[in-house]
This record gives sequence, structure tokens and C-alpha cells, in this order.
Amino acid sequence: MARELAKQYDPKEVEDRIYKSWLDGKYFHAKCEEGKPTYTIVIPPPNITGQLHMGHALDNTLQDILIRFKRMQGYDTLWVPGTDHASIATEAKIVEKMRAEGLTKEQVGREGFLERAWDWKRQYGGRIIEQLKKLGSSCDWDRERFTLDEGCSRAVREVFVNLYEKGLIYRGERIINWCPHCMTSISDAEVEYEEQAGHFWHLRYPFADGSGYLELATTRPETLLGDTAVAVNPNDERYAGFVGKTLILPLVHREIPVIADDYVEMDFGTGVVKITPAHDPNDFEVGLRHGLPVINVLTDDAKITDDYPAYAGMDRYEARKAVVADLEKEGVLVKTEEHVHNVGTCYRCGTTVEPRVSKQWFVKMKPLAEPAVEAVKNGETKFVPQRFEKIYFHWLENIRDWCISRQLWWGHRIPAWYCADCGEITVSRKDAEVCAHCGSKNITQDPDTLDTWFSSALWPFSTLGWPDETEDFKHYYPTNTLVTGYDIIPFWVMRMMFSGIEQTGQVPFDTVLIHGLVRDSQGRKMSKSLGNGVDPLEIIDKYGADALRFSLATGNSPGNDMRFIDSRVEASRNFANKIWNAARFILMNLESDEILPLNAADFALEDKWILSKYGKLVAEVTDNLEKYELGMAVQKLYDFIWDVFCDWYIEICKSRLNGGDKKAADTARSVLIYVFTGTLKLLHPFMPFITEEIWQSLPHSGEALMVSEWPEPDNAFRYESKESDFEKIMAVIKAVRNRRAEMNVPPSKKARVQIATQFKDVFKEGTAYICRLAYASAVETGDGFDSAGAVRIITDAADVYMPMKELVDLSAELERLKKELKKAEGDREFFEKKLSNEGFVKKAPAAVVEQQREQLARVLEKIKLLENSIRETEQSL
RNA sequence: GGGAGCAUAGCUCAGCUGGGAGAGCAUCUGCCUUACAAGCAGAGGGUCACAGGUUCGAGCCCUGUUGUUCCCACCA
Repeated sequence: MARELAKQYDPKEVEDRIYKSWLDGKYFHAKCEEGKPTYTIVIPPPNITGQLHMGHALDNTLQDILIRFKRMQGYDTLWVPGTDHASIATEAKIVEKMRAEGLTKEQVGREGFLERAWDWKRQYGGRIIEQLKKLGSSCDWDRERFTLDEGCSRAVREVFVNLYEKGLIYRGERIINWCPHCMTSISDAEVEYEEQAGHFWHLRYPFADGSGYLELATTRPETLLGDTAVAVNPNDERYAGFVGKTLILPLVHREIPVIADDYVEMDFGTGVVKITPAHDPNDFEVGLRHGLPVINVLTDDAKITDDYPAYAGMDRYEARKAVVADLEKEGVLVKTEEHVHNVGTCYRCGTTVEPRVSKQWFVKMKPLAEPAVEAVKNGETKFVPQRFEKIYFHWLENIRDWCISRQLWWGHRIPAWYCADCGEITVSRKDAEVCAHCGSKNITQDPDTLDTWFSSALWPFSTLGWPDETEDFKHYYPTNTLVTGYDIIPFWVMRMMFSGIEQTGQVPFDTVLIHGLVRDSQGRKMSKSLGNGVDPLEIIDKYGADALRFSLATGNSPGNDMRFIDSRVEASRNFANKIWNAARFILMNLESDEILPLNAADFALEDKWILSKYGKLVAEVTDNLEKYELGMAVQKLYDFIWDVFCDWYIEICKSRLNGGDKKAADTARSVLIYVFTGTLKLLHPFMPFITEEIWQSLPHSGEALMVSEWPEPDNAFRYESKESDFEKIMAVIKAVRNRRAEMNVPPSKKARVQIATQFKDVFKEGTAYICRLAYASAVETGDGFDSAGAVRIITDAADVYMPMKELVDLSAELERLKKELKKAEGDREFFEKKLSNEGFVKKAPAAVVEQQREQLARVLEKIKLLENSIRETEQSL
């Protein structure tokens, strides 16, 4: 029943239909099956503001590969999907949208704002989910979650209150990173440092007693307004006499002290530092040590406060200019130097961050960090590749308290109420009605919301129903593999680790699989501003999802960045087409829908060869996948399908299929289907669409490839010696092709092939293959042949003659033989040297020594044959 | 200032525990051979950054150097 398939694979015709059939079959849905081992992944929830980019495509391809592999292996697999409310990013979008309508947050109020935000979420929040489906992601969509949904919000409350009760969450006035554009505090992890060209202004601060001045340098002269001291190093002899004296702050004319503090580097600048506790984290610390006042000079949108009428309302950069000009006027500006320094910027909007003293909520990190470090040190959770542990440790070991409050509306509101009567704070799982301390009803909830990452940190268990002991939680927690980019370790991985350990007593996952960034073809980071981003959906449209997935899974090693190159996707697309055509070939050679039974008694040499190769492939691919070596697994599949199965096995099968011997043809069909079906299974996690589509049209049992059983190597089909027999024949075929190509003999011109060999049986069996694949008109085997005018080819197992007198240029042939002899003699020297090395023979493993001996023997044999050939050729000349 | 990665064919990259260097693309030569020209059969192309060391043996392990990318860090 020959079937007609299109000559080329058309992913557009296939993908949506196949994806729908999987959904209809509910194959993605995890059923909490008793007695089955579980395998769980929680998706790194993409932001609802996001559109699928290459980073997502890579991340989710890897997860889908793992989850499909484990599903086929028989695990009860669950891949939890969902999205993140992304407080800052989303809020910024809404604000921007409102601005277009001429509205501000204040005008619409909190309620109105949140309504708009939820509307926005309903409209766009599902966009990226639909895009993930295009990629083939086999997530359990029935369990889709959102960080701001009811369940996740309850988990957030529970954790907040729990930590508060343990004293691990506190409220305090600290210096924090403030984004004047987003108008909120951000955590240390959310600050990105970049080098900026700036200036170094040298200033003179005069002593109050008129006895001169101290010279210092600053990069931020406008903060001078908030200076409350000038510091020098206590060991600095130059300034030893000045400590304790009083200076007059220029412009402001306030009296400030000279203090001594270790923080000051003697050999940087002038060794004198102005101290502005309100606007520099280090100065803040110095201020604490010396009991200095904190004078805030900037508003929350980074303008000078009304306390300084000369500059009030100017933004920090305008103020800087004005202050410098005034300093110059006052005669205290000594000089201005060019200076490059690190400036902190907001990771969301890129605005320069303003360190600022304010009252915020913090998580005390030390007690949480220690068990999280320990869990990785003792191997409960391991990183792949392992080196990323270092980044993880480094962050946790140097961590400062986590500022979790945000001056935003879109997010989990902080469950703290302040009492206007007694001034105490009530923190509660349920919305508080009265003050827990004095019973007053005069309480108001903290207006702030929590850092988005606070809820993301709970994702592995909040999505499974925690804090309730749900079936899902009991069944699927702890999860198994977390797949993410190395850039997210401090934001997310680390926080999930300590949150999981603290809240559930267990690590949230046993393995963290880290991947790199997908860069553009020139190695640059893909970014909106550069406009160099490649849209995965366009690639899918052009080449198919399988081709994209295959490209992302291959050709890079774990943790390393990769470049996205179009030609690689094209190659993957070609590979898909190759598989498609292999399927076409098999289908057009089938006579029924039956799965023909394998009958070992009928196997031809090539059947044993391919079965043996296939068995090894199964073992290796499985092993690679279990070790997260996805790139290696996929490379082996590529080589097997293209080189081994298509180029050799299919070609060789043709003679049996067309030969008229029904039994032989059926044997070929049975092996073709067995090996091809098994290979499709192995490839399915990487290229789910095309493999499913083909499998469905091949004879099969079961509903779908994606829920079929993962292959296991069959020991009955191990044929080591047959494998090497077949490879002897292959070597002859390759050698003949090679010589014919060199001599420009067209395939249409057949030639007799005579093979002198000690493996006569093998080559007799290989006659048909040699005729077909080496364009032989006939094949003879024997001990020796007349070499006069024959082309001679030497392989490891055979001495091959092709009588093609009219084509042979004897003198050229002689040259070639001599060249080959020279090479063989070089080989002989190599092996002889190695084997005569006493150290090698004594110390190398016996197997290695033996192998080298065999190789030497083969070389010697070859040399003998070559010398013969040369002699005979010389005689013919 | 600290830490990490990378340096292999013209290009993009593999190379798992050390046993005479691989793929894809590109180039060149033949082929429309009844699955596939998105294909088939061949070919050329590499002092594996450099210098030492360990070893019988190093692309792989150790030390240093150079180049490059990234992360972290309070040098005002």
C-alpha cells in the first residue's frame, strides 16, 4: 500500500495539527499516578509583558526535551507552566499606556490602576503562552499558574508572615537603590553597573578657623548639599593634625567635622573624601559609625528638595552643572578631570540608580543563605555544569539583606498594617481589621507591594498548591530539574533555594541545568535597542519548529553562550527533510500496515550491521540524555540517521526491495521499520512534530509517538563481528568510489572488481553491495589477480583490482602508489617507534598496546601489497 | 581588585573519564543513480593561541603568558 507523501516536508501543514492532536489526547496532563516515579519541571515563568525571544526558545526547548524524554521513559511527568506578573515591567507599561491617554496613576487611583492592569493581563498575558505552544512545549496547560493568582498570593502571604514571625523580615530605614524613573526601590541584584565617562571635580573645603582648607575630589558635586563630614584615613600622616577640626561646607556654609575612617583610601585622589550619608551607601555606613546626621537633598524623582532654594526643582544633572558653576564662582573649584567610573543603573529601565535612605522592608539573609549554601555543598542540589556553583556560592556568601518592598501598585501588597493609635505594626495572613496590639480600628495597610522575585522564589511549591498539602504537592515536590540561564542565578535560583528549604524543609529541585545566552551572528547580545533580535516565531514560520529546536539543542555545550546563525537552522531544516524522505522511501516500499515481525534467522549481513549499530545508538543516546548531554545525543542521532541509516542501509536495502524475493524484501522491510521507528522515538524529544507525523503514517501500535515507550537496546541484536565484516566491505566500496572519482569515471561506466583477500566469505556476501554502491559489473574474490593494467587499491582487509586499462595512466598510477607507500611507511615508523618504547609497552593498558600491534600488522601488510603493486606497475610500463 | 568562560579547518562550533584531530556551512570535482538537488559520490583545508611541566603518551591534566568575553567588587 504505497502512500504518496509530498516530496518536501512542510512544517506548516503539520505542526498545528499535530499539536492539537496531542492536546486532544491530553498527553501533557499529569495524572498523579501512584507507583510511578515522578519527574517534574517548573517553567521559569515568562513575564506577561514578554514576547517569545530566542532565550525563551532555548530555555523551553531544553525543558521540553527533558520532559518528553522522561515521559517516554515511563515517568509520571509534570511540566508546570505559568507567567510572572513582572511588577515593574508591567506597571511601566500601564503607566505608559495611561500617559498616552493623558492620565496619571494618581488620577485613576489604586483601584482604577489595578483594574487597568488586570485588563492588560487578560488581553496580553496569554500571548507568550500561545507562542510557547508553537514551539511544541508539552506543558500541562491545565495547571497553568500566574504569580499573582489566588493560590500564589496565598503562598506569598504565608511566607511573608512566617518570616516576619521568625524575625527574618523586618522594616527599617536603610540606604537602598532607588530608581527615579520607576519611582521605586530595587534590590542589589537589580542594579547593573556600567562604566560611564564622568568628571572628577577637585574642591577646597575651608577650615572654620580660617587656617586653610582641605582639598578633595568628587564625581557628584551636587550631593555636596547633603555632606555632613569630610573623612581621611586614620593612618594618613598628611592629615593627622586635622581630624576633629571643623570645615565650612561651600555653598551651604554649614559647619561639618573632619573625621577619620578606615574606609578612606590614602592613595586615591587626595586622600580626602566628602561624606554624604543620604546619597552613598559607603558614606551611609561611615555616617552610622560616626553618628553623622543624614541629610536628604533629593526628591523621589531625583530633583533637589525645596530645602535648597537656589537649586530646588532641578534634576540631579542640572543641579550638578549649577553647583559646579557656583563652586567656581566661590573659588573653591580647583580643577576638573576626565574620569571613568562605575555607575549603577536600573536593570529594567537603565536609569542611573540613586542611593537613597528610606524606610523599607527587608529579608534577613544570613540565616537563610547558610542552609542554601550547604544544600549545594552536600550535593542535594547540583548544578550542571558544576562551575556555576561558584557564582551561586559567591552571591550567597556575600549577600546583604534583601530589600523586598516596592513603591508600586501592581504586585502582592505587603500584609502589614500600621496603627495610628499605638504606632505598632500588625502583620497578618488575613486582611487585618483591627490593630493586633491595641485593638484600634484606626489602621492602614502599607501601600507598597513586594518585589516580583519574592513570589517567583516560591514558584516550585506555590504552583503545586502549597501551603496546603495538596495531592500535587505531595506527589511532585520537590521538583527535579530547573532549566535557566546563568544570568538568573542570583535573581531566582538562589532565592528559590533558600525559600524552598526554609518553607518546605526540602530543596526545591535536585538539578539546575544552566544554559548560556543566545547571541546574534556577530556574538552580540540580542537586544531591542540594537534591533538585532531574531524572532523565534519568524524562524518557525520559515524553517519549522523542529528545525529551530534542533538548532538550539545542538552545537553548543552546557552553560556556554551560542550564536544564532541562519545557516545552521537551514541545515536543521534539511535534516528534517532528510528524515521525511527516508520515511517516504519506506512508505512507498511497504505493502501493508502490518508491523512485520523481526526474524533473526533471515537477517542479511547489513541487517545485523544496522541492528547492532542501532543498539549502540539507543544505549548512548539514553546515557547522554540522562547526563544532560543533549548536544551529544543529538549529534549522534544526526550522524546515525543521515550517514548510517540513509546513506548506507537504505541504499543497500534497495536491491532486496526491488529484487523479487518476497521473503528477503519483507526482512528488509521489517528491519527498516524497526530501526526507523526506534530512531524516531530517540529523536522525538528534539523534533517532536515531524517524528510524530511520520510515526502516525508508519505501521504502529499505540496512540501517539509522544506517549510511546522509550527504546531499550536489545541484546539479541548485538553482532560485533558482523559489524566489522560489514565495515570491511564498506571500506572497499569507499576506496573504489574514491579511485573512480579521482579518475573521473562516471557511474554509468561499470567495472569489474577483483578482490584478493583472506576474508573471501565476507566479500562474497558483500558482492551485491559492491555492485550497487561501487558501480561494479561483477565481483570476484580470490588470492591474487593479474595486475597488468589494473587499478590497484589497498584497504586494511583487501587488495582490490579494477581492470580499467584504457583509463589508467600507468605512470600517474605509479606516482600515486609511491605516495601511498611513503605514507604507509610513515605509519609503520610511528607504530614501531611506539611499540619499541619500553615505557609504553610496560605502562600502557594491555588493550591499547594490543590495538597498536594490530594496527602495525595491518600497515605492514599494506606495505607488502603496495610494494608488489609498484613492482608490477613498473614492469607493465 | 577578585572570579569565571573562551582561544581547534575560511566561518560557526563539537571533541564525554588523556591513546595518531571531527561536524555543519563555505570552497573545489563529478553526478537530475526510480526517498530526498533542502540531494548523492568524492576532494582540499588544522605546529588544537603561546611557553614550560606531569606522563610511555597531552587538544584534553598542572603552571605561567597573551588575546577576548562575561560576572562580581564601595576606590569617593
